[in-house]
Parts: sequence; C-alpha cells; structure tokens
Amino acid sequence: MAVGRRGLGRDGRPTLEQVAARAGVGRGTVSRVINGSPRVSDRTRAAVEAAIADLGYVPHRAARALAANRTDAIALVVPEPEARLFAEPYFSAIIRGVSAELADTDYQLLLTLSRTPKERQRFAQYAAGNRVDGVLLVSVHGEDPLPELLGQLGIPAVMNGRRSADEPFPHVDCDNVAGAQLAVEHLLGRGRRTVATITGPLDMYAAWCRLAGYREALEAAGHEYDDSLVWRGDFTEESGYLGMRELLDRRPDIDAVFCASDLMAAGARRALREAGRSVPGDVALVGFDDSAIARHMDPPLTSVRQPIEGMGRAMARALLAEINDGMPIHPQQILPTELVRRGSS
Amino acid sequence: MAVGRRGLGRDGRPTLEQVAARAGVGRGTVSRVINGSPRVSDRTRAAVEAAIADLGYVPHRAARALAANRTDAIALVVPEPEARLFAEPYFSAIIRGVSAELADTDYQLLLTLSRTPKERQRFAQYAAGNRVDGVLLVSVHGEDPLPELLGQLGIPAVMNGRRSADEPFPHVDCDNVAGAQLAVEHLLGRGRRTVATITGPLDMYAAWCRLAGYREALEAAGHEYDDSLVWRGDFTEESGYLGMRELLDRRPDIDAVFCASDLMAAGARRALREAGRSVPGDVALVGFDDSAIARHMDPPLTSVRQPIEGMGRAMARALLAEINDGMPIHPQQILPTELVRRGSS
DNA sequence: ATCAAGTTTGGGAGCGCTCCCATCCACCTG
DNA sequence: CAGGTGGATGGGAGCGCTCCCAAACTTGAT
Repeated sequence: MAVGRRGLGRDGRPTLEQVAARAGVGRGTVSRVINGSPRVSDRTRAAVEAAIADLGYVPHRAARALAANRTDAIALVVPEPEARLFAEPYFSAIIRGVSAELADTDYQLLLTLSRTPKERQRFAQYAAGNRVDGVLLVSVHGEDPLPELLGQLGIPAVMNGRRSADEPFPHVDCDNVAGAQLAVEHLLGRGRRTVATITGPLDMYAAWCRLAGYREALEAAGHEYDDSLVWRGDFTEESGYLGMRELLDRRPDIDAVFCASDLMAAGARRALREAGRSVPGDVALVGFDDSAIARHMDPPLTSVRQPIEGMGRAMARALLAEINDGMPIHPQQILPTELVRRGSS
Repeated sequence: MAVGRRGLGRDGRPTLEQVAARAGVGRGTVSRVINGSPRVSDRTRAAVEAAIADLGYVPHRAARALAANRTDAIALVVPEPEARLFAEPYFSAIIRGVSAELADTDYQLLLTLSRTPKERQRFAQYAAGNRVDGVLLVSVHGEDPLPELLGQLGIPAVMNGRRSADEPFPHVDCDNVAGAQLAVEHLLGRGRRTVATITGPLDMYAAWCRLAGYREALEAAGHEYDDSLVWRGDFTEESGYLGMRELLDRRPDIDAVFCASDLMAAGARRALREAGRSVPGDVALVGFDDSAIARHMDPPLTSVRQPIEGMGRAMARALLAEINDGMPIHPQQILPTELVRRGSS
C-alpha cells in the first residue's frame, strides 16, 4: 500500500490526519492549533477546533512523546519503607498537592515506590531511558545517590526536604526551626519553666532543625540549654515512651515537653500517665506533624503543622518551571509552619 | 539524507538499531530477544543480550507504545474528596499493594485524583485517547458512571469494593459481613449482653454489610435484633459522638458497642467518657479499620482489620490477568478480615 | 545428493505525531 | 505595475519500535 490516505487510528479513534481532512487543512495546521501556536489565522483555528470537537479527537500521547521527544509525565519517587513507617498521611497529602498542581496542565503523575536502594539506582536509568520529563523526590537520605545521578543525567528534579543546611539540590521544605520555636515559645508563654524535648534521629536534618529551634527559643527567652532535658529519640512511639521515662527520672521537675513528632508525643503521653502525671496539669505536651493521632489523643495534642499539601504544590510548580524554562536558578523554597493549639498545653 | 544508518537516539541514548549493529544481527532479532520470543537461537540471544548490556540499552517506552499499541501503564483513579475524608492510610496501603504487584512487571502506575464528577467523566475519554492498558478504581459510588463508561470503551478495569451485593463489575473487596460478625461474636464471647452498633451511611454497601454482620452474629447467638440498639452514623467522629449519646440515652443498659469505623469509635469513646462510663469496664468498644487512631486510643481500640495492601495486590493481579488474557470471566474476590484485640473490649 | 518441512533471521512498512522548510498569498512600496 | 515582505499553510521526513513476510539456513528422510 502506498503512502495514501490514512483513515482512523488502528483502534478506531480519529487521528490528526482525520481532523485535518475534516477541517479542510493540512496536518501541520492542526498540530499548530493543538499546540497553541500563534501562527494560525482565527478562521482556520475555529474550523480546526470545530473538527476536533466533532470527531472527539484526543491526541495520542505516545505518538506525541515519540515525535516531540518529551513525555508529559513526571515521576514521584517514594522510598516505600518510609511511606510505611511514620506519618502515612504525609504521603497522601504530598500526592494531593502535586496532583492539584498538575491538574491544569496535562502532565501525568507516575508513582514509583522504591523498595530497595538497588531499585532506586535502577530508577535513574529508567528515568533516562523511558523519558520522564522530571522527577519529584520524597524522603531523601544523606547517602542516597539518586539526586546526584539525576543531576548528571540532566533530568529536572526537585526534592522534598533537605539533607543539610546548604542543600545544593533544588528543594522545597518547611521551616522546622521556626516550627519548633513556635512550640517552645508557646510553652514558655503559658508559664512553663522546665521544658524538655524528645528529638528525632539527629542525622536527619529535619530532626536536627527541630532541636535547633528548641534551643533557640529557649535561649531567646533567657533560659540556658540543658543537656539533661534533651532525649534523643527516633520518631517512633516507643522511643517517645522510653524517652519520657528517662527524662522524668533525671528531671522530676519537668513541666513541659516538646516532642519532635506526634508519634513520640503519644509515647510520652503513655509514660506520663503511667507516672501519674496529668496533661496538661503537671506536664504540658506539644508534638510535631499535626497528624490524626494528635487530634485523637486525650487530651488532644497541641502540635506543629507543616503545610504538606502546600509543599506538594510548590514542588510541582518548581519542577514544571525547571522543565519549561530549562534549568533556571535552583529553586529553594522554605514554607512556614504553624502551631495548632489543643488541650495538651 | 536517505534512509541510511541511524545512529544514537536523538538524546544520545542507544537505540534498537545500535544494539542490532553491535550484535551483528537485525532489528527484528533484537526485538524478539527483548520481548522474550522463543524463536531465537541461544547463541544469538546471548550475543544480543551482551550487546544490550554493553550499550546500557533501555527500550524507548513511547516508541514501543506507538508501534505495539499498548502503553504498559495502568491508572489508579482515586476520588480526591474520599482520599481526604476518612482512613487516609487506606489510600497509601492500596498504592503500596498495587505497586508491589507491579514491581516485577514493567507496568507503570499512573495516579489520577479526580476532584469533581466532571473530571471523572473526562477521565474515561482520556483513558481511551491516551491509551492506558487498564484502570483501577477506588471508592466508587452508586451513581458513578465511570465503571460502565470504561466497560463500553472496552478498557480493562477492576474496582475496589462493591456498590451492591451483586456487583457485576470486576472487583476486589473484603468481607465486611464476616468482619462485623467477628467483632460482635467477640463481644458476646466476653459476656456482653446488650450490644449496640453505630453504623456508617447505609447507602454505602460496606456500611450496610457491617450492619448485616452485626445482625447475623446477634441472631446466631440467639439474641433478637433490636432497633433501639442501632444508630445510623456517617463514619465521622462527630456522628460517633452523637450516636453514643443518643444510644446511652435510650438504652442505659448498653454494655458493648460495635462501631463501623474507628473514627466513630473515637467519637463514641468521648461520649462514654463524658457520661462517666469506663471502657471496657462498663462498656466494651470495638471499631473497624484498625487505623492508627485505634492503636493510640486510651484504652487501645479492638478493631477489625481489612487486608488493604492485600486488596491492592489482588486488584493489580486481576487487572493484569484481564489485560493479558483479554477479558476473562469477571474476577470477583472477597478477602478475609481479621479481629485485632486490644484493651477496649 | 536432493527435496520437503521446519526454524531462524533480516528488514520494509507503518504506528500518529512534531518539526521544519518550501510554497503560497495578501499586502505594501516606489 | 514589478518587486519585496511577512504571515499562513501544506506536507515530507523522521522519532524508535513492533509486526510480519519473505529469505536463508537447518535438519532429516529419501
């Protein structure tokens, strides 16, 4: 068969060619209309749009991707162990934010849970080979080679959170320091004098920041930073429980605790109950994350809220900018946190 | 330029052609090796595989999709209002299950949150136009036209949950009836005599089933079903609170409550506390979902666990079967639920 | 050695689109 | 009225792959 007339697509759906024939124009013109090129007369544009509507034409993504060398897809890479561990809703909220931001564009969201470090490695190759226009990274650890790998491959990417204070990689994070400060200032403002803290694992930058915020707020209020009031946890409930017991043991005069996660606060609450201390009567409690647990604790837990969905949106926005304007100045955004007051303080 | 030698892909990555040249074979042969065709000699296969490894060749997805008329992508459609509402972790767990099942294949997971019914409608067209090999549906409501639309378009799809007892659409669900039975039998087994229930919205089939299970367990144990022990809630904490107050009011002799969701159980717990009833001393409490809230209530809540991740896996498996074996008998799977005993009962 | 039957292989055609160049046309200037 | 200018338009080439047919090579039986 010669190159002659092409009809409907193989699966019965109309093709560009069809639309062109119907509108009485050439393929190029239809393509121009679809892609919003200004070099089309109004009359022609209207005719083409009518034909598109009549036929119910929808561009074929794969064909477009092949011809134009882009995919209109971005990947969200989540390390699965993290997603499982703490703050599950975090994950959903990020997705919601990203998805909301993508809704108006016609980018597709590809979800990739990486189970193992090896899978993560493979993803970079995959990303390069299969053409993802950009990548969104969540929960990146210090030793993770993925960001640098993507950088080398020239794949636009944005991460959520930072690995250190001077994170060179494009990122969106929330202000953990300020959040912790808010919490401690609040405690101090309610007349508490001996404020302890249960921290996260300090090799995680976010945990480190929350401790820094605790310290700064204390010192700003004229209190001295005291090691005996600090217990190093790991974000789990169990560590909150153990930490609280230990703290109570060494400093029975504690009248307030700032926990770097709600889960640890729940653990601490349990220890306090066992020790016969009332909340907030004897000891005021503040958490971090404003998760569902916080709302359902007894009493409900005052907590620092991160704008998770907002971070998702900001990441998507930053990534699209990077994709379209071709590698601009590295975007680094720090979003504000907020204190949600409840009965525990 | 004539049709002559093609070199590297436009973006510098090796193409099929390159691999063929390197292995000293034709394009067709390489394609056959990649797609696992048996009609290749061992010697040739080995040579091709070596060339692929040398070059670090990764097939171009879009090109493959275009030529083969498939996409190797499946979409997970989630109504965003639901995802937000209750049981957030549900959503994550489904994703985890689906993703786990897809990890060994090279299907991509596309995530689509549909904000409005209109967006949902548009998705069908989109699915047809953009070629998704299959669709996974979560939280489908009674009036939702999407399943039927997909059916007409001949797009393989599987839904999570059922809209009614005789759901014709391929689906994976858990055994809500049996779960509720377990809960009530457990309560009865602990010597409780007057077991009330706070239901979900009864136009939701899952809620209806949980009530049915409650009734069946009661009757099987020789108790009569009593309307005054049933309060119709809507899965929210507030409705649990109000329901418990009302129930206590009409039947002060209640000594156990089965709530059709953990969130409602949390509300009920609050009402019980206000009424001065101890848990489980005066009133035993059982929830449904086994969510984070359950684990962190005081006392921790006995609850019915659904195999959420397992449902995700089962859905993915069923969909892949449908895609590959071309519309087999409608798969309908009901996974078992399980009672998790904690302090509240 | 010869032929039939089967197996393995090469490569043309084509998937639906974008890119880009050549062409066409309308309008303006001198 | 010829020549020039710039915007609108048509359509060839090609993106990297799969499909499939025909060619080439095996093998075993005659």
